[in-house]
Amino acid sequence: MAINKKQSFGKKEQDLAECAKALAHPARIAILKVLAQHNECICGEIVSVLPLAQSTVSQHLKELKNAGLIIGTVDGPRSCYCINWKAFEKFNREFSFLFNHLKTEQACC
Amino acid sequence: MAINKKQSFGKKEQDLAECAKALAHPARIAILKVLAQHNECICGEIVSVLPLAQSTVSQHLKELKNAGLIIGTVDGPRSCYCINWKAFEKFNREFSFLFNHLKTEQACC
DNA sequence: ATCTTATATCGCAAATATACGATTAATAAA
DNA sequence: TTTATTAATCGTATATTTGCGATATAAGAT
Repeated sequence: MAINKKQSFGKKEQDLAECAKALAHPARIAILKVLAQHNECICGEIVSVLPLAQSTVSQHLKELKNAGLIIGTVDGPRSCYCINWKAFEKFNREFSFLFNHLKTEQACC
Repeated sequence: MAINKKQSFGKKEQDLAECAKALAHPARIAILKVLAQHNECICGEIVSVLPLAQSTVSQHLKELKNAGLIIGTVDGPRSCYCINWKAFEKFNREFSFLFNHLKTEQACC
């Protein structure tokens, strides 16, 4: 893999892929599910619910945060995460926009 | 990474993550975009449009096909791909379902 | 000041993904 | 039958992800 080929695609494609990558692990889906159901900040609870070590969960949280899908704030000795709904809506919008062309009738297959 | 931890999550989480993984590369987003715009089967055209070798494109097509997002049929010496809109709609549905809880008001962050 | 609790980060090992050239397979064209 | 053409697969190198234990950090409790 000589060079990073990802750079040679459009920004929209890259952003969408980036976002999808953050969703591309069941642990991260599970984290988002927990956050969505609570709709308020939790932290160690996620660790206790998932079948993963604390350090691994922390890493997954970091990835979701880097992708902008969740927001994290520090609250004393503990951290507080919640879903960034705006980012999700944006993802949905971009995603639909990209594929909502001509999907009326199938010409083949 | 001792064991495959992905197995220890629910089927829905796994399926969603699997689908997201297929979307987690700009090349595959670009392929889907081309297919969506044409709405008819093309094949070598994809290779000529993307900045990647033929074998690499073929690999990406295979992944999209395995994830069920596209359908491929053989047509003589050439292959013919198109988007599986049903799979996309299912993905959208599952995705929304998972996160459309309580997103009315934000309690934190 | 020391201890406890909650999280993040580091370093490493194993697993996967990405990319390509070379080769194969399968059909059409000569 | 030989020769192109099109696309899939194989082998391989490199990059990235996943996961954990150990350690660091930061604040509250004693």
